[in-house]
Amino acid sequence: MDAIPNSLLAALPRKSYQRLLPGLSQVDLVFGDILYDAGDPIRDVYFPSQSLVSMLTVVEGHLALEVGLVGREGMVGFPLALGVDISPVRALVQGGGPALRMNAARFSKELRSSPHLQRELYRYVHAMMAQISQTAACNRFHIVEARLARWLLMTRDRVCSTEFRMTQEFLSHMLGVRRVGVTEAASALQRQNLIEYSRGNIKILDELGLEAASCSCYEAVRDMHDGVPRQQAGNASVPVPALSQ
Amino acid sequence: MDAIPNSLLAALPRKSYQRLLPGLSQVDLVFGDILYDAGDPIRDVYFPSQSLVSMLTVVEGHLALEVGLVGREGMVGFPLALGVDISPVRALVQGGGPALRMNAARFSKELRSSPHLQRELYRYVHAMMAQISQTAACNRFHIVEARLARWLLMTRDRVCSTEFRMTQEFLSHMLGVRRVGVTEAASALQRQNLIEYSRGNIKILDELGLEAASCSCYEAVRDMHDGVPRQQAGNASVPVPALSQ
DNA sequence: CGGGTTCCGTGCGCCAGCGTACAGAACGCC
DNA sequence: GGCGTTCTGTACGCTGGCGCACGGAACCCG
Repeated sequence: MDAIPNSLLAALPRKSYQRLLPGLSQVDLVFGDILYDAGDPIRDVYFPSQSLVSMLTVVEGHLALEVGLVGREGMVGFPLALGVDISPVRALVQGGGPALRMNAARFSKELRSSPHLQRELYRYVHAMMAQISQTAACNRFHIVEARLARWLLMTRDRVCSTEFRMTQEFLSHMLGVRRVGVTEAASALQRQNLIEYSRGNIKILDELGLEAASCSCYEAVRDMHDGVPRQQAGNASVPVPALSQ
Repeated sequence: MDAIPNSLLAALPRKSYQRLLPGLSQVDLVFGDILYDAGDPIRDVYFPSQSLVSMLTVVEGHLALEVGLVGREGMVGFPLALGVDISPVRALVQGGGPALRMNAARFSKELRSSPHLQRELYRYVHAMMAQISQTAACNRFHIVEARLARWLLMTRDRVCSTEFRMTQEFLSHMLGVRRVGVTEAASALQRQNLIEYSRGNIKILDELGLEAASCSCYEAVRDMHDGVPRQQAGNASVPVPALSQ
């Protein structure tokens, strides 16, 4: 096992990684499975390699809504890194495939004894917060077509492929809209020759075009995960907030 | 200084708190000030006591949108706790008043040497994530009237008062809607005798009624901060996700 | 007391997305 | 080849919120 298939793990020093290895087991996540629902205890953490997991907020009387997406760049179960063992969201396998799994208790133990792991995870948690914040605004302001485009691009980044299986029904749950809404948005994108799809097979034809059709939130979120701050400061002269007293 | 005015600090063991004290200075946050904007470095952290700070996601071409609210129960600048010193969101003083401030460098140092502080902060960060996730769904699914009601209640909880100053213009920025939208929602609530307002003075008349008018997100978020999981598990028999391999 | 400023209310046309219902198209399988 | 199932496309009335514009009301201040 030379090429470490998960970026979080890959970013660890070789020694820290070696120590984790015995606790990790290879599993195959199955499309549609719920790793845990909102309110459930987190029994295991997962480091996806070729798989994809959605974090969904469940609101009574409505469709679920995706607030975050975890792929090879992250970990499912990050509340554990914050000392919380109950998940506030649903974790749904959205693209089946291999992942590395570790028991929750063991993970907590390893975390305590590995500053490197802590460091990586905290940065990741921060990126997730930023992603969720951005998604919140995106859901509020942008039309379905742009959000769909963004979603397809984010998925592409995480599975490293321009083709994947995904019905419109399923997509509607991710975006929190009607299935028909997805149909309309998807046909619009197809008419522009940006994507192609049929019966659950989606293929991205024109990646740059799709980026143009997506909202700015896509780049914003991507840059976060790259560690690049969204709006960089060449200005050392940031205005100091006026504070009396 | 016997009564510690901030819950995060109050939850620390006496000794840990004593060690922080010399680094804390009392400041008065001024309504409308931006403590830092999206992309700015975090120079200081703030523990509000009677003040209130909004975290806003800024999306180009749109109004800002509030994703989180920090009052006496929390801290402004939590990315620092995760080892990130750039804020992904705007921090806007939304209710002027006293807060305790600490220099960023000093805070990071204190954090490293205080497991208790770490523990409290991580739990708080988790609660914030849950709050943001819930807000994301709320913004997507619920009508302005309910969201306004929720917002008033959350503010009440954080300033511990049923009366505060807040123009509709300002509220519209929090909720990410037109000012007129706020007018309509607010008059509706007033017609039901739940609130009373005039020229920036808002008074909650009927707290229970307002809770009824708000969406379920209010209770969901409140319970998170109380540390009570939203959907409790008397069920030890949580279905184990089916994992092949 | 008169004039500017801030804050709130109303009206109107417009549109994205909703809920619902139904029809066609592609596939799997016996 | 025929049948059920799954997936996708179209249609229609409805509504919450938008953008804009203007009128009025309360307050401040010289």
